[in-house]
Amino acid sequence: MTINRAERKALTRQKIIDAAMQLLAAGRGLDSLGLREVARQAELAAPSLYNHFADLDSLGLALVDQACFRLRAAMRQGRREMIVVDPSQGLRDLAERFLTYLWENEAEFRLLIQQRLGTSATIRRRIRGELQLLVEELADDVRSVAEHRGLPPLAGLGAAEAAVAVMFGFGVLALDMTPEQSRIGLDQVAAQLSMVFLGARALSSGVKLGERPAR
Amino acid sequence: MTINRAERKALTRQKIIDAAMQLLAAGRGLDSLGLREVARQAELAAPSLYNHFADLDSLGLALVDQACFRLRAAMRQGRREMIVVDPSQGLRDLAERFLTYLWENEAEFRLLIQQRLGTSATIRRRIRGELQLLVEELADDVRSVAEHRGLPPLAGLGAAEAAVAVMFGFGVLALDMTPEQSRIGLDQVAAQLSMVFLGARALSSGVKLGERPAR
DNA sequence: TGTACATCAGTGAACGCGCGTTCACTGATGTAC
DNA sequence: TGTACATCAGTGAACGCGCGTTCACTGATGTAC
Repeated sequence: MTINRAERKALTRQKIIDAAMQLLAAGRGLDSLGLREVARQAELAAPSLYNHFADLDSLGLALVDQACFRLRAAMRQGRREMIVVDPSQGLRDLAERFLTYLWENEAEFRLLIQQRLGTSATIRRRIRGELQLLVEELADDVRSVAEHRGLPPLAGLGAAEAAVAVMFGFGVLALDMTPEQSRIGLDQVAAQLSMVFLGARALSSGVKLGERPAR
Repeated sequence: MTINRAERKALTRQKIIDAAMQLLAAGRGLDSLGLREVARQAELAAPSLYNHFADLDSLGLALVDQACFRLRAAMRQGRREMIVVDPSQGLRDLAERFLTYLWENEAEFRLLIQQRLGTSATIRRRIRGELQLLVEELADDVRSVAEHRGLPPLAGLGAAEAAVAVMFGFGVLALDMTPEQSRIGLDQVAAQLSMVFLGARALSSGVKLGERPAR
């Protein structure tokens, strides 16, 4: 295992990113991270960071990039595992997977949610784009499940958008929950996801809100 | 208009809060606000702030309190105006009202959303509680509309929670939208709210996700 | 393979700066008589 | 009403501190011959 200069540099770069992420995991916000603080955590001299990042904003962007990458990777992985026996069970699985991701990547999720409204327009756009992809991929899944079961199509994109909003809203609360609280929350969020997709189908079928339900 | 010392002090206090809010409106995050910076904006000497707030955290809490107060006030006001001719129109009104609030209180909304995941557990709890109240009030409205129209009851609390998540999710995106984009978004979010409540009713009626729709 | 030179990640010292906080002080407002 | 004293919001100066950044330097790694 001999490593050359470029590889060593890449390792150091990752060490810096990891150090910053550790600080975020400790509850710090991206905006209040200091260069020297990150350097200290990474066990490097402060000026060394300039060999890897032009400034703190670049480091911030790198952190966000990593967080985006991992979120989508987790969801993609989840999608591969999704063998839909029963759609409502599928939604429960989805929520469960999301909760697992959340527990394992708390700091990154918080980073994404916070920076979605952060100072840097670049970062905001990056996150927004990434979440939009998430929504579209979920919409694809929904569409293909509907086809597979011979169900009529529905307004998948809007439903997926609502579903992601519901999940993320739950995620934000879940970060402050005990494990048992979040298990209870899981049932609730699964029910809410069902509402969204049931409602999307009803809406596509022309059911109006004011009418008495058909059954 | 003679004002005594206590009143003058209250005015200064508000001047400080306003100054801080202006900085937030300029895109700054609460975590990166500085005491001297706020003092400068408020046209006060830095030490003066100590006469009103023990530290920056206290000021932060005051800001969050004000934001919570205004959000609920806006929604309460909206609820009073809600004369439901047609439920789906009612939901559109709700979304529209929310968008109006958003435009007029951008900085406060951003503050609430960001600090919902912020460093201070006190602030997080405060915001969570406030949003929970919002959800419950919406659930009450939904319940009373259902009763009034002779519709069967539905899982109102879960639906309201999902609805608020959808609205806030939209709100976060709307902050970066042009007026016309957000008008388009308004239709989408209204549709998504309909999905949620339609789905809640279907769910209460025992409809399952995998089944073919009843009509 | 050995040698001479180039590259460049990482360092320690130093810089100027704005920060949060303290302190003694000012002077307008309020209170007691 | 007038006077003497108390209160206290706001101030300017000063403190020590950690910040981001620059710079010349080191020494291990890579390259050319």
